Amino acid sequence: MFNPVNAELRNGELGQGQAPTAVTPIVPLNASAIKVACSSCNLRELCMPLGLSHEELDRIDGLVASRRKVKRGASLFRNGDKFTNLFAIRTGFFKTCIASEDGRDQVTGFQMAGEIIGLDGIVNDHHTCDAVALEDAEVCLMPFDRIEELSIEVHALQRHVHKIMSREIVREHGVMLLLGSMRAEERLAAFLLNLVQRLHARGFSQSELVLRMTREEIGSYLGLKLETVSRTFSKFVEDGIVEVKQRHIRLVDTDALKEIVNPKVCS
Amino acid sequence: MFNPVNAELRNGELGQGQAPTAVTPIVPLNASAIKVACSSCNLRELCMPLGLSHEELDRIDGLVASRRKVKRGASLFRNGDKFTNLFAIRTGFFKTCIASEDGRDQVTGFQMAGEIIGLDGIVNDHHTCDAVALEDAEVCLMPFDRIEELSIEVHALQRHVHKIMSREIVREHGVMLLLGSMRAEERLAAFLLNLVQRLHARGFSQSELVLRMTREEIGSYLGLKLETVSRTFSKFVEDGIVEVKQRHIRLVDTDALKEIVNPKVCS
DNA sequence: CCCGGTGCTTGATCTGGATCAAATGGCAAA
DNA sequence: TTTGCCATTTGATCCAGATCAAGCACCGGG
Repeated sequence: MFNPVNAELRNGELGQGQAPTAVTPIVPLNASAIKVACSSCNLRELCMPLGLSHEELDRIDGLVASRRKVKRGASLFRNGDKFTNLFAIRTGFFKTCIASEDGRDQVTGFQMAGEIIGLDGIVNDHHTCDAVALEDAEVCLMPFDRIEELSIEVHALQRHVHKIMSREIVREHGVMLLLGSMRAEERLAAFLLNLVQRLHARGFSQSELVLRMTREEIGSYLGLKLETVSRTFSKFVEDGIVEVKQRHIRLVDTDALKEIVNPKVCS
Repeated sequence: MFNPVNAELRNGELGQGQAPTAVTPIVPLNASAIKVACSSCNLRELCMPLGLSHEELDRIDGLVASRRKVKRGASLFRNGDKFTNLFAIRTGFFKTCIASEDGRDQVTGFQMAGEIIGLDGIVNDHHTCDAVALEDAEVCLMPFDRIEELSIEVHALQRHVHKIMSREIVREHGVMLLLGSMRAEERLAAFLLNLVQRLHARGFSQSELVLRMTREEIGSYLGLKLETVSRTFSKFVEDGIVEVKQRHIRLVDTDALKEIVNPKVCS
């Protein structure tokens, strides 16, 4: 039986000493601003543009107005809330979801440390989805008007904001492909591969992960019922592709998962 | 039998004299730039920010480098193409679609006059989907680096670009809800209502439209097979909700369509 | 320690939409 | 006009995943 090692790691945090390997110039600490300084944050490579000059870094440090803790199960923002901030996740794990007027509910994404949420609020100055913490979390508040002001001076920041939004659009295209044309096994395989890839970029294992969400939330995201998610996990276990113990997952045969998502044509 | 009147109208163009009713300041024409001047374009309220000063309008006129005609069935850009421009649709009708490595194909959206396409290309400097004209079309090319430069000077443009991208993100949330949790009838009803609403904003009828795409393309967008799309149209016709003659559609009972998308709770 | 609740698994059955198949109709090219 | 090609409709059948139902495992609180 699969006995998860090291399962105490919280996905939302960076693994020890395995920060992404970008070349980071050593920057003099601004002692007075250490509390919320992006320049001294180990997630900076994920949230912020790379290759900033010292001067630009100093300016960027003015971006984060404050931080906020969000308890597991609490909302960071809700549909209808006034939009003023983008949020950079420091620790923890979120889901975003929308609800139609009748009670239907759709999870539109899961977000982890270093990712930015709140982009949905820009267009109409209020949010159109809920962001709910799936574990105790902390976020950086970045007032959007300050982002827009700073973008005028720091060109790399403007570029970065555009890329983040474009990335979200492309990600959603991928979800549309998944929801529109994949079968249950393909959806779950794609989901697991995506999660583990993002976790690995944060210094975690390539083959082990702890799900922060319920089967029902996975199902909502993937357009499946929770029973189908559960059955599909069971099938993967039978086939020796993954090991499952509660929410601890180990990918035993990553290639098989990739093959499920993207069947190769036999030559 | 439903006999479409006025069917010669092309959806991609604005209807006569029914431009959106925003208050538009009268602006002196810049005669030398009339060929590609946004300031004299009747789609400006759709593509560009409102409430620009004369000076800002002059600058905006420098945004559109040139125009390009795209024949029906031809691609404006394809997956893998280098990204340099955003495109504003002047006339015509497009679909965007992505393909997975195995042949699967997913239509991610349909775009009409006044809408902006190409946002997917920003994040990786190359496009990740195909944009195909569903009828002869003309687009304005807006070099993205010029957009970024101008955004620094014209604050309203920066804001506008952010809103356009956010709007696309929110739109895709809606598609995810549709694909993830709606039944075939709900999907088709939502699709028709969305199309007719966008056409109406361009001065067309609230109840009549001409589909520019095949049943198969509708199906791909909605995550259904073309036979299901056809059957669902037939069911709507039987129920007296719409009239269908080829690609000419008349919405006979819009409220019924809304009711299908969003069932009211009976009191 | 027990207890209650929530999340998960598994089985049995049902069904909406997919698939396979065939016929029809409109349109463009010859 | 005829011919051939698509796009579309419609019918018959099938099946992946939904639904309904029961039981189990874990976890937090008393």
